[in-house]
Amino acid sequence: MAVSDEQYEPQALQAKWQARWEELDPFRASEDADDERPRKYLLDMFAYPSGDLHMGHGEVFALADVVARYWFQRGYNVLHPVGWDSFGLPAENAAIKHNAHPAEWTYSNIETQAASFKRYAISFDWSRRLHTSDPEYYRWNQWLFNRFFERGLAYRKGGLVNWCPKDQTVLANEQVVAGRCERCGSEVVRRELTQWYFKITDYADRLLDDMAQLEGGWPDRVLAMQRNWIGRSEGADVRFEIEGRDEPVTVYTTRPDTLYGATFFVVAADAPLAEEICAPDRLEALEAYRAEVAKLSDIERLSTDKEKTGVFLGRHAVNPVNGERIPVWAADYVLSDYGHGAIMAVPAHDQRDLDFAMKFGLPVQVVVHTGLADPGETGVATSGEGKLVNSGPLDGLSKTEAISRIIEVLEERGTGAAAVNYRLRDWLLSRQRFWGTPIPITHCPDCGEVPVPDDQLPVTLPDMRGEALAPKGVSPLASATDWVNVDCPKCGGRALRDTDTMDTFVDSSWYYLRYCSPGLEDGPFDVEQVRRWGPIDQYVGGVEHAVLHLLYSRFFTKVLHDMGMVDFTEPFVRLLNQGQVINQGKAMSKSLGNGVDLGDQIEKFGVDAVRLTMVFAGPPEDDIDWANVSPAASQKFLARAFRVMVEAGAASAPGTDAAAGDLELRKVTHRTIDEVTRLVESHHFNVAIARMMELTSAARRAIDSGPGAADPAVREAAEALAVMLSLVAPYVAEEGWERLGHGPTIARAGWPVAEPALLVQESVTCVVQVAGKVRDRLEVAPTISGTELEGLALASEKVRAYLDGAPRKVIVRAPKLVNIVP
RNA sequence: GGGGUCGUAGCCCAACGGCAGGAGGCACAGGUUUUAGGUACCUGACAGUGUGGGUUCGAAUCCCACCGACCCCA
Repeated sequence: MAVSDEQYEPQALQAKWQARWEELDPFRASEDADDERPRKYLLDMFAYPSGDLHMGHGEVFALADVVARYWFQRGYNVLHPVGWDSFGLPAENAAIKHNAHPAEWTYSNIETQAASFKRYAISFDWSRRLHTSDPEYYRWNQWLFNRFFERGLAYRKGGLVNWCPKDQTVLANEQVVAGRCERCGSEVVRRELTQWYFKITDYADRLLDDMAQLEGGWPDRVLAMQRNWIGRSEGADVRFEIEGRDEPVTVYTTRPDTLYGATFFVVAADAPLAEEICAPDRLEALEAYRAEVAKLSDIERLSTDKEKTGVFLGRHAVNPVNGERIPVWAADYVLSDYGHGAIMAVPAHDQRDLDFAMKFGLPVQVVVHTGLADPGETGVATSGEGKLVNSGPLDGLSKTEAISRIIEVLEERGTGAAAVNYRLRDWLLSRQRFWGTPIPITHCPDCGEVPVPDDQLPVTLPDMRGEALAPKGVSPLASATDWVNVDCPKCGGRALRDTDTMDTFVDSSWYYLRYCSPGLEDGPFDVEQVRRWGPIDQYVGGVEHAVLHLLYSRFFTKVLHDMGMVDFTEPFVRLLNQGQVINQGKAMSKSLGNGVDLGDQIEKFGVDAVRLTMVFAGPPEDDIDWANVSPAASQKFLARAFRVMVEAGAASAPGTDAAAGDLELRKVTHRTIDEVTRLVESHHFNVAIARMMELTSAARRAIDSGPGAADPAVREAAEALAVMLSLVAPYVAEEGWERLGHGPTIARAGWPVAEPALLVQESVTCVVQVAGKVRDRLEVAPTISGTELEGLALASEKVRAYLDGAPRKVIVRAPKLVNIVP
């Protein structure tokens, strides 16, 4: 046994090679238009600088790096940039706590993470590094805001908004998860405020339709989530006259076919419409009810289990098709921002309406005959298909027929029309916090909202620190008097700056474009460079952004497309969502005390072993339970592979003719290359590593009990192994590559190519089944004909034992299988 | 309630509709080396694919129902 004296010492290799790589800088993307190499743009969702890198980062970046390094090896001109999503609340909170400036915390964390990324050996092009909190970056947020403003896509309006009481700022709908702040978990309350919005709803249909481009490239569940979030539904707007009120009220319904079954009318209690409609003698009751509703959290209001509440408004609405008078109620189960904030209630066929009707003794009128028991008696609404009944001209029609018929009727009479409704709301982008991009608007008493002219951008943040940043319900910027008071860019008169900052999701909506020309001073990005690099070939990041960043970024891309600045309409061709790193079945958390520190793991096992563990643990989209994986085992494997490389390197010289080597090992090597290539491209990284393990074992056997370390096939195997392994374990691969007699860097060694002749097997095992059960195995040539194989199978003694005479049918799948049906 | 993803050895996981003599790994047991432990090398045992139907010559794989887990929307 030729065990090497060489020990695998990961820390020593890291120290040695990190310094060398820094000099070699092998991962620079070439901007050269004459560079003929095909391009790949690979991107990992950039990091938020909250302290050092954690286990989650360790996973995403290790996975994305496999893909990036693979394309480098394949000789592509690869763009794999790095940056930081460096605006945001935690910096501000830290600044308040330590009486510091948010930039101090932010940039110090960025330096820590940058050093960790370098140690972690991610193949970044460091020359393109960006930080969204740099004025050179956020200036272009403001420039883009101005473009959106010009196009009517950025606007200010008053209305009920989501307010996080802990963070003291408003939130976008997407940032409210089940009634709680997506960031801090506090229960969100509703407040009436005037805020800035991006008109993402104008793009609802395109956001939906363009998903066709993403089918196959994005995980289905993310597409489903976005579809759900946009929530397009088709139905009708129906106008109801309200007795004692001049203006009719329009409701949106997805079930206009059930219009004859509307037995009451409900207005969202918190909508202004409620008091407009309310009869004078019922106002007091409405106010009392509203006070009660205000006490409830959104979580309570949204609960389906909650008993229905409401108050009669003393008015009646008139059903436009049958003239029936139906009472108007206010209730909290109708949301003020769904449709028009009012609904027609059809208790027979909608469970919520039925619950309400039962509670308040309102009539239930069945209009769809489903064959199920009367909802008025069972308390179970029937929402299924059936023939219409009690519905005048609709009687006997199916649901679909009735919907088109009733829409015709409504349109003829001018009391309604077909309508489309979306769940998607406009993107609320203003925030009452400091550490973000100032909104470049000046409020002038005479001119109104005046954008800061492009040539005066950026509007930089004033120098504020510590206590001055404490949340107080309005933006801290409001107290920076010198900063706030400015001359109106239009009339020169006294005016005030807008004091809100932008949602940090604005920063991340277009950062991928900035990477194409990160230093550009006369625009957000170089249109020509983006045309060459874009769109992103492979994006890697967490599924938590399914309806946040990913939706916003798609929206921005479409707007920029309409502005003629990008020639594609979808930013991310393929998306990979990695799972979470958990521990003992649970998310890591301080309170559970089950946290695992990435730095500690690297100290113990080395970068390569940690990266290998992340990639080998299972399919990339599955969670990794750190309690179920073994970085120690990864380290052992790397040591095994290292010894093979060292021993092969010591026994033969580079350039040896592999053709003279051991054929069996050569076949294993080439089969492995072939499979690993396919497995990496299809993102089956864990299986690719299993194949590398097999190759390592085969090489080991060849050295110990086969042709020996000096055999050219051993060198061939070791070299292929080094390059394939370099995607995951760059340090050990680089050292092995050097021991094999090659100069640095292995990162550009070139991907091995499988020789087709060595993939051909001399014989294959053909399974012979009788009635689906394996009864014999035959060694046959891979090129055997179907007829010949059938003859061999039928001639088999083992097979004949199961046959009484002529088979009914023989299925032949040469050369691997014959199935005989007796 | 609606939609989605997923159930394979003690555990993590493989398997174009075609051999589960499981690919790989962890843990376990044994052997060789070793003063011993560890390392290294070799060997072994362990499941029949959540349940029930269907399609098919053939189903872990496709379809339906149910059970269970997770995610999204109500």
